[in-house]
Amino acid sequence: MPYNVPVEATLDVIGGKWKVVILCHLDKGDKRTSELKRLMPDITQKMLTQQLRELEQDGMVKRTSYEQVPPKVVYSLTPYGWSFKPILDAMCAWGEEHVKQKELLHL
Amino acid sequence: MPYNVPVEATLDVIGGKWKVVILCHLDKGDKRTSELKRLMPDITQKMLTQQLRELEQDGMVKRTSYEQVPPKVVYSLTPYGWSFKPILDAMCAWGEEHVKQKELLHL
DNA sequence: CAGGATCCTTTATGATACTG
DNA sequence: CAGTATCATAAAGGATCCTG
Repeated sequence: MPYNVPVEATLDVIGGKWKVVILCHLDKGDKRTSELKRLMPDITQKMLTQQLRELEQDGMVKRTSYEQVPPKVVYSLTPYGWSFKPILDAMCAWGEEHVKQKELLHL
Repeated sequence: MPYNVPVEATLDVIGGKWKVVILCHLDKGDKRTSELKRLMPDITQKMLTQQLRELEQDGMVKRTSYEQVPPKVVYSLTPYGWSFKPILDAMCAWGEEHVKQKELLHL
């Protein structure tokens, strides 16, 4: 079904509990699976893979597998993913402000 | 539980299928409940109210009720909600581009 | 007109065990 | 190390009926 407003297309891509967080980590540098796992202690292996696959399908993330044992897989942003970086930065900055506001209210 | 990254605070506020869409409509002008319903044909009454309540609790949206019969309720962005507008605009713009990209691929 | 309350279905996410 | 498969659960969303 078509979108009523274009922003819904954006939401489709970044919807999901972890996608934006993943993108935030990747925009600071490529990451191996295990690094992402360490950066996101609360994510399960399953969800990490799943969200990465969906980001890959949406052209945001590139998966590079090095054929070796033990396996090594590196995830990075695609140019298309990089086009989202201004929004990521804005969301991060806004989140920091939001946290500060909340802390003030609870004093 | 605390956030691992501040952007999670942002996600908490705009998470939910309709919140960003609602904010996008409100940033173009205050809206009555029935107007929002018309702008979002696929949302149910319950979800509309629910998402608005949560946005209200997060300080993003203000609800103004005019005591009259039949009832009239107007929703508007708070100053705090307005602080989110740059992100909304960016998300909208990115969504439009994303839709164009997809259309190109399907030709 | 706006929205509360209830019940129900669908998705999303999580826990766990297993594999090359 | 990275990932799949299965099962289970929680959370989100939807349908419907009712009210001032």
